[in-house]
Amino acid sequence: MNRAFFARDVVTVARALIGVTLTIDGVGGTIVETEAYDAGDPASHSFSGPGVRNAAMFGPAGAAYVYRIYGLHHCLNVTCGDGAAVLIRALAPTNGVEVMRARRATMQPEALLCAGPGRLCKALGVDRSLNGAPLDAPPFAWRERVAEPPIAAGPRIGITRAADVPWRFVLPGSPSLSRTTPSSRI
DNA sequence: CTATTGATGTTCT
DNA sequence: GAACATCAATAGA
Repeated sequence: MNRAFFARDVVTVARALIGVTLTIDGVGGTIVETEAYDAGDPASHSFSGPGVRNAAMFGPAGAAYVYRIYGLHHCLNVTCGDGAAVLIRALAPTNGVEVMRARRATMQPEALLCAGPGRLCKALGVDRSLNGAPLDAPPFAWRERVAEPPIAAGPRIGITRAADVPWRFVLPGSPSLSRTTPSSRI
């Protein structure tokens, strides 16, 4: 996984990441849920131009953009250049499951350890010390998918502006999605 | 199953 | 002050 992978259209990158395996210091799994945000998008942190928090979004493609949300949690994005980024919302744990379990306070079924952006950052040990870090170097490691998996699209979660734009991408039926109830599963 | 609420830091207006 | 790309616990149907 090189930097050119991330320097493409943000929706293309968001779809290309489904099925890819990401580990941080050897802990991680297969990405099953992403969301795309770009500079012309009212829901994006970059919509109002560069600021203190979103500086990484305006840097080169292929860097991490990590921010604190609701005062309690972190969210991990990959930058695609020009104010665009992909939010990594969920992955299916494959590596370092016991480490993740130890980091997460409450006991969870394995499939739910990284089922949501805040949970994922907690389980992988992501915080703002990784903000702006290059993705093609340790502690990040990637394993590309063998074949293109099925991908479903739907509206993004937890936003108020541009709430109808279908830029959330999932591996259909995965038990590790951030919304797993039958009524809200894509 | 759904709906609601409390916890809590940073950024922007 | 208000808003916020969330989570876990709780109560009710």
